[in-house]
Amino acid sequence: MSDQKLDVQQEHQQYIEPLGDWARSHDCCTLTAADTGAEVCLMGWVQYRRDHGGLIFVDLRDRQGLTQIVFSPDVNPAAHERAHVIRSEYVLAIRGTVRPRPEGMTNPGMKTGEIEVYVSEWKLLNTSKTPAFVIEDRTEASENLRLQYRYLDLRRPRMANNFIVRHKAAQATRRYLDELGFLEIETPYLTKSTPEGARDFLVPSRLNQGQFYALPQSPQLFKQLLMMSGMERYYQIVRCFRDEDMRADRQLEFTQIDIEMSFVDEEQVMAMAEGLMARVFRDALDREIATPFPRMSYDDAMARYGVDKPDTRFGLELQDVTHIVRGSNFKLFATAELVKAMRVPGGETMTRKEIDEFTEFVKIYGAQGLAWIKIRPDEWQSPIAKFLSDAERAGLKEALGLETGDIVFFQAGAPGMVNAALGNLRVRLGEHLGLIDENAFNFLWVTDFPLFEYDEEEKRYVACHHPFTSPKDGHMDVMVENPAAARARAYDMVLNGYELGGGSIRNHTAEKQRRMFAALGFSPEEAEAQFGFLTQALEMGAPPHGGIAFGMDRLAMLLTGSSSIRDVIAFPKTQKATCLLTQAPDNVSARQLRDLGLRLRETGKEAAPKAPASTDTPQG
RNA sequence: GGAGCCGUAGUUAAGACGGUUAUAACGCCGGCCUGUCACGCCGGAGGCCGAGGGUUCGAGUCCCUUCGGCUCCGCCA
Repeated sequence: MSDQKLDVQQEHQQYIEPLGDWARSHDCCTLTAADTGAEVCLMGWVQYRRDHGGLIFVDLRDRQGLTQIVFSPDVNPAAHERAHVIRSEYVLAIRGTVRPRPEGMTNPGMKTGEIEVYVSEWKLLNTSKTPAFVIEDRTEASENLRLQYRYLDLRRPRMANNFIVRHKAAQATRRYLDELGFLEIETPYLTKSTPEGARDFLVPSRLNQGQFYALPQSPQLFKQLLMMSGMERYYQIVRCFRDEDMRADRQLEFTQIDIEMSFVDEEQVMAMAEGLMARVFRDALDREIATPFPRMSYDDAMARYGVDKPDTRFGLELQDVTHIVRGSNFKLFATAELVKAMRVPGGETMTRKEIDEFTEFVKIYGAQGLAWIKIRPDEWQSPIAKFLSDAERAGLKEALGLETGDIVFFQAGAPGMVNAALGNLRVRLGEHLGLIDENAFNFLWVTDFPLFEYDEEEKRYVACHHPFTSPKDGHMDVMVENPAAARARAYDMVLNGYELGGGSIRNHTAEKQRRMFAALGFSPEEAEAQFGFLTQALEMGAPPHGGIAFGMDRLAMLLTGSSSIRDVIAFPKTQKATCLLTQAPDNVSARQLRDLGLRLRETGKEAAPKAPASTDTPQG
């Protein structure tokens, strides 16, 4: 019964002792045979207890690792006797002697496996209820439980290591940028809501009732203002906030390495960024990264990979075959705006079931279906083979370099859908077929981004990067005549298919910036009201400047091989934007609302305080 | 706003064809054990089958609703 368990743990509380003047001499991962004979003091948590009645072995865990400690009646009978109460996750302080393990008793699987510490005296610093799940890497508790008992989850070595690596990456960043003369400067969290971009988090103002601050989506405007302030080189490892739906690699609040430089062009920013990555990978993972990184234009990326953040760890490139099938008897191909193909070498052995799965997969992106051709020695096996003329077959074979044993997938329709469907199918196939080297870090710059993209909802062009990005030389005029063709002085750093960072050279004259606002459909009055402080600053000696920002969480995720940024954020939120540990967000008192001049709209469901998830849920 | 997967002892899962008392492993509790290391052996406790409603003589199982976790589309300058 759970009552029994509770009783045991409660009964053991009488043995808890204060720390007194004890101090740790080592952590639980450093002792070796070279320390034989040393008197040491260790403190940590009980990972495993192996009570033999006579001898008691305990694996003591701290942030760094494990050390086996031994309670023996031969060393201190009283200390040994007391040790029978020890349970999982109890917190111990021990003093003892380092001894080499007896012949044949070493544990090569353990960093400290050649030694053990014989306990001469020990203190129980705290007891522990039986944890909701065992603290170890190999048993995965559900994410639900892990988030509810996050402090237990973070004790797992894998998680602890994630934060060690993340810390090293952050420290490497600070060292590198400091050496290059960057100043770490803080910017406001309570700031002004601006149009464009993500949904803002708003904070009501008590002293200015009816008005709101916005939490920054990024410190973009402030870092540019710091350039206008003559700071020349700025950086900040800074929290950003965007009230949008979450994904495995997106949280409401996330951390950017935010950087801005004066008197530079793209080349200097990119070289600085490559050096930063090289330093981070060296200091955090002891890995050397080759620089400079390869580059690819946005148009090339979309043409060859269907996405603007290609994973270049494997092939399976896309090809435009529209011109080959233009006159086809297959009506869909003949009339589609874009027809693209992806050749999968050796894919002829795919089963109908697999193909059906991929067909379902591309429907997510709006595809109606998925055409395919298996290249067999004797024939082309395909639902669409009968529509293809000899000339079309020859054209496809030549263009795609088809060989016996291949399968080719086709997607036809609107370019956005075709690229999304095939581009994402490509990644899925890369995983499915095991084409991805999990050990590789493939960096890539994507350049020459469009300045604008058309927003179907708003029926107007919006900035692809952000409204402060400078058009490429000569594109100021293109911008007006043909907005879709204008290109920006923007660049994204891509790593293994993730957008790791992005930046641009900014407009540094007020005139250019005003033309940009006009192109985005702002009236001069609107531009003045929203961004007047910026254009005014640009009129007072703004230097040429540009910068970049990296997703710190994504960087840490990739450095640690994690599959979600939640594994590198200490206290993340769920997909429904709640914190299972603290139960945030929660209702507030009528008094708090009154102070802010706010009244809640009637919603039908009464705002009652949330019940705790269970009696075990920590409160206060 | 939408699609998919998942909720069963503390945990991870099995049970799905509607039919005795809902299984297993690990964990937990008690006992034995001086060389274990995910110790071993013996014994034991532990369940609102996420919640609510319905169909039925009978629901973990079928139907409806709802809550929660995850993945994805839309969204994310």
